Amino acid sequence: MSSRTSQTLRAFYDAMYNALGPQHWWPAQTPTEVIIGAILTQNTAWRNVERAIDNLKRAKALDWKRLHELSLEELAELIRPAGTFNVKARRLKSFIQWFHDRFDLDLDRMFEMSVSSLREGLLEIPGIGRETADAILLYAGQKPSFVVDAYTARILYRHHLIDRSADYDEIKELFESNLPDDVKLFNEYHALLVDVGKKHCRPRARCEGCPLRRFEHDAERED
DNA sequence: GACCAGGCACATC
DNA sequence: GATGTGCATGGT
Repeated sequence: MSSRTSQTLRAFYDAMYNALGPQHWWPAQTPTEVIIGAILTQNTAWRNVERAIDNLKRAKALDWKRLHELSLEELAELIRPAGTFNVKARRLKSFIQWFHDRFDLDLDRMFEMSVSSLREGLLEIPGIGRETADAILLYAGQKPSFVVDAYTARILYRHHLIDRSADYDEIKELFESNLPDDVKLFNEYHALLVDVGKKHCRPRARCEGCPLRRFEHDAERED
């Protein structure tokens, strides 16, 4: 745990955290909101997810039993502002059905499972991919499951910590095997990478002001 | 009007 | 197994 990679990953974290501070991702929200948000935010700006969640709140549908009762069409209409609403209504429904059948809509029961078997279970649900599964585990279940996304891959690639062919699980493993199993750390780390990625590590690089600028990198490297 | 956003499934090669 | 495409709203 004191390899060069571990030290680098820790140094990245410290640099980002010192520059940007805590990100407060899903701070005061209930696990229910987090799970729904994790599905709704797929390829979608967070602002639009909030609108959809507000609709659910106003319809008093932010509740697993009510969600289970809603028709696919009613659900789709409520989450419309989040975009791709027909797809996401199906995905929410497939999660709810699974959650109902396996855990009787009881979050505590679901999160009693081991991280690895719960992750496997979530990945069997159509509409829950690796990033969404990890976001549910980490941000709703407070489990130490590192969340990887496109920004994470691009930042690590440009800093020569991974090669172009690295896939999701490989990148996830890089973090998990080189950092302590710390939920708070994983939570902030992913959120910080997203912020840095958005501001500084888009396809057209703008490294000015980037907290990771002082580390060796190649800003022109496209993925 | 193009491009993007806290992805995923499915088709095709 | 790699690559391309549809899904769809709202902000810049």
